[in-house]
Amino acid sequence: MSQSPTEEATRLELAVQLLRSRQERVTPARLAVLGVLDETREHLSAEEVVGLAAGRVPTVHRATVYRALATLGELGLVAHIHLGGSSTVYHLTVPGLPAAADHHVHLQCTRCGTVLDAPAEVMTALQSRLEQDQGFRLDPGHTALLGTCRACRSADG
Amino acid sequence: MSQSPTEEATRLELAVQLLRSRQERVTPARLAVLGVLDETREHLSAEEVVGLAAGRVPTVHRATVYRALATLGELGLVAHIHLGGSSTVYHLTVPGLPAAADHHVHLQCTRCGTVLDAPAEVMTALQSRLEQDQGFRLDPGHTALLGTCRACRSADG
DNA sequence: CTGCTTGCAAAGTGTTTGCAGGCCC
DNA sequence: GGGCCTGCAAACACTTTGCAAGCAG
Repeated sequence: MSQSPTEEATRLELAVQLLRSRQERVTPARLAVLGVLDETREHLSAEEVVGLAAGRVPTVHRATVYRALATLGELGLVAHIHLGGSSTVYHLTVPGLPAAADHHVHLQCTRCGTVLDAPAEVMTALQSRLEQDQGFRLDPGHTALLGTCRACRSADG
Repeated sequence: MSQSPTEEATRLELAVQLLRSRQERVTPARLAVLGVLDETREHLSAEEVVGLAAGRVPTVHRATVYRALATLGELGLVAHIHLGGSSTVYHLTVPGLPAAADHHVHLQCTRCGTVLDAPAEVMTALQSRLEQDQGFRLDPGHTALLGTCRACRSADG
């Protein structure tokens, strides 16, 4: 999974550094949330983060996790993606790196719910087009694109 | 707005025809929902439909509207769009016409919430690319694209 | 110490479901 | 009439908020 273990170990520390530099408090709850997100390659729903964070800090409360996710989001440490319907999933962002580099676009099948990944670059043409035409700066990874996956297409026609 | 008033008047009737042809019952509640959507160029949230439908049929219940929207959706008379966050908006679809023809893509600003329209064709390249590469059939109008609008960009930097 | 963060519980949204009665066909 | 559709109320999932106590800095 990881090519340099050191880098892995540093992600959390980087986050903590950034918290301190912004005069934000480093609390067990926030560390738990960051730790949970750091250990997953997946994108987790708020409720999943609640569950996993509880595994680390049993006293951590649902509301606290939501507040932590909001705060960390404002600080740019955590980002979220809107999937179809009302589900939102969260993931860690690496402050140093350009967002586009490690981001991919999410494709969600409206029939089976599966989420596929597509390289971020499939959106670049659209992105510049929208920016030129309407002055709209598209955030490519912020929403999942909806449609039908191959499996469901062949199953249904 | 409309080139032939007759066509306008017929939209509802077309919907009713289709309901009957599918052996679906034509009830006051369903007519109210269809009528509300027919009279608006806007896309309405379920709750807005509830409010407006109540203006026509005061006894209509919230749950009934949700059920009607679901049923009409399955029949292809109504479509919905996922905006950012958890909001979903509904609109009438014209059974006869190719969906792409009168559909546009929605761009929602994550700062001010405004929804802009873009021509459907901005998505065509992406659409065929995804279909070729991953076998994923993109439904271009089903999700709003998120980003920052011109006004908010200049306000914020 | 100071006051940002937390835990708790309760309220808020937006949507869904079980059931008995009502109305479309 | 038969059975789908409706109204009602309650349940539901997810998220937010007010408040007092707790802990980071």
